[in-house]
Amino acid sequence: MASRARHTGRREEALSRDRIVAAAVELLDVAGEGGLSFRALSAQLRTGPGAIYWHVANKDELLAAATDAVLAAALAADPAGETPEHAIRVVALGVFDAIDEHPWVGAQLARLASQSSVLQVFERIGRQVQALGVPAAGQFDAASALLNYVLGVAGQNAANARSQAPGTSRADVLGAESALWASLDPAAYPFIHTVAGQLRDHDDRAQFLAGVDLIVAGMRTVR
Amino acid sequence: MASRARHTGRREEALSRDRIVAAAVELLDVAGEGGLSFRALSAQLRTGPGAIYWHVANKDELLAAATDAVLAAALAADPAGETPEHAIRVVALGVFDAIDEHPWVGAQLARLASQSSVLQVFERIGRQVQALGVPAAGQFDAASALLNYVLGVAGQNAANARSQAPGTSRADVLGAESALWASLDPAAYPFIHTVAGQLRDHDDRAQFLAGVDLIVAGMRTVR
DNA sequence: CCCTACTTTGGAACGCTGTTCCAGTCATGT
DNA sequence: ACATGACTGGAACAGCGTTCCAAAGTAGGG
Repeated sequence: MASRARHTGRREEALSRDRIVAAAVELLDVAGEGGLSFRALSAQLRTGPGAIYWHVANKDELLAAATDAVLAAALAADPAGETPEHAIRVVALGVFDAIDEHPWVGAQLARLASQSSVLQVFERIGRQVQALGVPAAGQFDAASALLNYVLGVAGQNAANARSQAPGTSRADVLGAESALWASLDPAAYPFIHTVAGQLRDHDDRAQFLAGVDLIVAGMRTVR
Repeated sequence: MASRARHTGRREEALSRDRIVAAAVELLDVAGEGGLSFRALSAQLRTGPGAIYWHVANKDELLAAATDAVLAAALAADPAGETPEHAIRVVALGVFDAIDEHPWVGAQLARLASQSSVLQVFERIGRQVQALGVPAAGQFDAASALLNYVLGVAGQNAANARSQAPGTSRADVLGAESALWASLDPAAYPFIHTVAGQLRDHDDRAQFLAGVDLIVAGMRTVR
């Protein structure tokens, strides 16, 4: 009785799935995708690797849970007022910004289909596709197209974040890649040669939004 | 002189970067993404792990080379006649079919940006975006949007292939997922609930193409 | 109050990985 | 024929995900 009054759990800091997932998110944020290991995690939680397996089946499940935790928080707000175009932008930017803050989420989204939080995103997109007036027969394809675009950007953002060495700045990376594009043979790569300059100064978020708008514009042609 | 006449290389079957990459592709095709290890690879090449490192810097480079090899073969043909819309479909389907045949390529594309073969795809898309009449200021965004869509589908296809247990058929997987969607609360997931049926019978390739067409339709609105 | 049944812990151990190291082999230019 | 540099391949290292299991902790019944 006395012991029950002291704590709901069993110990001062009882292990729990939520605590493990939170620690995993923190570890991933600090140390990057490769920073999450059961040893590092158990060290941070001051326990052994074996204890974690009592609450989590394996690393894939842990990564999925961490991704869901971040994405669920990002999707918590659902204003949904305004036009369908605006609502689509809101949900897309919610995902984009979450990935921008936690690049490992992008990598995870690109490799794990049909995660529960992705379903949530798909649902939100789909509703707005309906609101846009896309005929029923084309709604599934249209919503899938937009979702795949978002997931594609997610994966590429994660890849860019990964390739960026800790010291280098975004401007350095972009400048180097832009210089590489500019140095390509204009005869073999005419297009890339012409857009090399735009690469240097472009804004990822604005470009992402431009892509969303482009796809939405495509949807409006089929309604 | 005589020995040079016998072989260009040094041994009956000299190790070379090309031979290593070819063996890696074969291993990935047979055993999947997780099947490629330096030990398995060296066993297949009848050598030791150390020898491989003389020709290849590390596993990332090997995977990149394997991906480039497959994609380069898929993009070898460049008819390019016809309309821009058609040319875009050809290159997009080329990537899609290559991934369909080698699912690990999809995973690789989703996680490694600015690989040389991806540049090739980007160039081809970009040229057709220009041919479509998209204004110069929007060409970079438009081509990036389409590329990101293609890469997004690539990643999801790879994820689906990965989650599919060796025994189960595509119909089983789709049926199970469709049933899951149908079982969701219609109040919380109205859209997903309505498209659950379409999921069961949809064709990945056709849906991919519908997405491409949707994005191209969007591009035509801005020219 | 203690004993028993059950949950939960955490450290050791297993098999695997990518990678490094290096003694030895081979083909060649002198 | 020999010396040199390219190339090989097996051993070894640190780290990984995962499993196992003896111990510790907690709760309920006699």
